[in-house]
Amino acid sequence: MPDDALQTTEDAPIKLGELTNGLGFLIRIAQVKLFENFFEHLGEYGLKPGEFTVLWVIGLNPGLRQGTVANTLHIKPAHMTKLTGRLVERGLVSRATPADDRRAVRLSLTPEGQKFVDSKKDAFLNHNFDEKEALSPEEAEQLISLLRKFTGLNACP
Amino acid sequence: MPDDALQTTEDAPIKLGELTNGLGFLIRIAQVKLFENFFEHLGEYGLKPGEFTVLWVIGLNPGLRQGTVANTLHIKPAHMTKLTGRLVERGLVSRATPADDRRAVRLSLTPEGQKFVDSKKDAFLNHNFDEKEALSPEEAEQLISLLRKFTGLNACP
DNA sequence: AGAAATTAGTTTACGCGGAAACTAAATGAG
DNA sequence: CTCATTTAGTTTCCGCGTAAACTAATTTCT
Repeated sequence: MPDDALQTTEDAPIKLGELTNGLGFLIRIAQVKLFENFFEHLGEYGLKPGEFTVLWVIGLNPGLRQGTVANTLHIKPAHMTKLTGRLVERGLVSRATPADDRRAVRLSLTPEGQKFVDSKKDAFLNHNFDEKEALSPEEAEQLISLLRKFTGLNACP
Repeated sequence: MPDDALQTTEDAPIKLGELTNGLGFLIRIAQVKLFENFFEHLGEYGLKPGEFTVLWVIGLNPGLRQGTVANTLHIKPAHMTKLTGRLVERGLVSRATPADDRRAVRLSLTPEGQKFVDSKKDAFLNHNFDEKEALSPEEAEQLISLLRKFTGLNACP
């Protein structure tokens, strides 16, 4: 009999103490929840959150340099190389070496990439809203606002 | 000349669009910030956030089963085995196989482990407060409260 | 101009965390 | 009691993300 409530092991009331006030801990748990939700809803498209985000940013800033994307999204250069490679292989992104600085790599969406972003945009950007079950719309707005302040993402055009 | 402001690549104003409203994105950025801060302040002790958390929970619930810790902290069993192994190797945790169920593993802090938790407790649990530069104390409290609600961690003894 | 230093990105090697397969112990059906 | 099933952890294997070393292009210094 398949039981989806995996109440494994014992049931003693675990004490977490002040841990539940730890921002780091809470963020990690929230992260896990969002990750699960992402794959449940958007996993079918075969892209991971970071890949989708990169696609989105390239779409908004065509010809952006790879390193700039990496800095902006806090992705390490080494990882960025691989991530870009995956998107190129899927035919969603194209690389270009500009003549004025031949070390650089500039990224753009291919027509397919653009089409993909256009069609999946809403599912991607609004997928969080499904997730805020536990929060009222106002609370959700507040949470986002506080996080934006915490991360220093208020000064953005 | 060492320059700590790594304003690499170009300086065009990158558009992020609705991304800055994305809970998933914000959580990730916050995660990165907290991670950096953790290692900056607590890295010297040679423990990672998850390890410290496990130590803390075992300290509060001596003799807890390994699987219960894993479930509670959303750590996968396979990983839990390795993580516990590391803590045992460092002499902070001891494993015990109870007679009533010899498949289980029960965890406790060694005296050293207890001493470690006692002495580092404040640095660990309050290290977030250094981090809330951008937020007023009230905002920080609010953020934590909202996250606790979002993650469903209100019903905890 | 030519050597030294910086900068952009890639390659290599490695540790962490996870899925799947596996071992061992406890429970259940006949 | 014996065989099948379930449960607790472990082991194996793999991909992701990172640090460190490396290549190539650009800039700076003299």
